[in-house]
Amino acid sequence: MDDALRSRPGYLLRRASAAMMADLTARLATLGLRPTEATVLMLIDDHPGITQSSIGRTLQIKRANMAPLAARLSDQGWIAGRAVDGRSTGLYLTDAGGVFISRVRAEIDAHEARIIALIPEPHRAHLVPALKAIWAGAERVGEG
Amino acid sequence: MDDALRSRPGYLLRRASAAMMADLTARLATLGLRPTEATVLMLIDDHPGITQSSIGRTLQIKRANMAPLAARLSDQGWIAGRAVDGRSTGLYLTDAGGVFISRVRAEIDAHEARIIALIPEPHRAHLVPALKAIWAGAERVGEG
DNA sequence: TATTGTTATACTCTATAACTATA
DNA sequence: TATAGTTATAGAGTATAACAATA
Repeated sequence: MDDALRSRPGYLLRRASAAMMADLTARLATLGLRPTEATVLMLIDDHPGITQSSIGRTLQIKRANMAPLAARLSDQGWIAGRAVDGRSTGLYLTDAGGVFISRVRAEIDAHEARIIALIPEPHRAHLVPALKAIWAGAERVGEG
Repeated sequence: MDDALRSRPGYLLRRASAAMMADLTARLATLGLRPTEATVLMLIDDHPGITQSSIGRTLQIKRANMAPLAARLSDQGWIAGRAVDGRSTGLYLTDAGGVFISRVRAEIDAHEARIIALIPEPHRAHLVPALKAIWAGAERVGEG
């Protein structure tokens, strides 16, 4: 209905992101995970022993919100912690989590592949560099 | 820190969108508006007499959420309604709203221009078509 | 002093359900 | 029977403040 909106990059960014988040949320719901939880699991898999604070800095999640998120993954049996020192806890996948993560990665890979497939070939290679530049530019101004 | 994440289109889409939303939110806060309210104002300006339901369908906002949103814009004095029939109300900008909208458009135009400027020139022309394709593809599966 | 983890809390966005009135 | 508008409510996501324990 509204061509003015449908060609604005900002609005399109919002809508495309929301649409893809809905796709990812639906896929991960079959595994009992939310998108952020799945991303955290993958990060722990890639960086065994990482702390809550470090995850939060990497994924831009506040410490206060990491606590219940990690607790939920722990309750589900996918992660466990071992004390690094008196105040930090290194997080690791449990044995069950190590098996589970491959299903998580499969869902996310399918999701990412779908995004790529939706883009007409001439534009395909340009999306990632364009989005990286937008994100990087915002970081530069917004947070230093 | 995490290169695996930083080259995934899905994750980048999320982060780029969140970063740009933060930029837009900050700009519009100076006018006392939230992003959705500004978009609704522009839509009413482009389509005088449009109803709440029609706005909701265009912008993918639920009827239940349109009611307080329209009430807030009305309380601020930017819009007013005239009955179309017994159940529908056409929305229009007030005189004050008609003056105000140019400031809203200026903020949004600056925001959109900033996004474009952040993208390196070789990739610039590809973002809008790529995002359109992603959004359209999602619509086809998710709701069509 | 700064950092880690935690709890409590609040605000926004988005969603469903249920209702009234009207077409 | 379907649509427009409204209210109440609930779930996520994200934010700050304050605290204890530790570096």
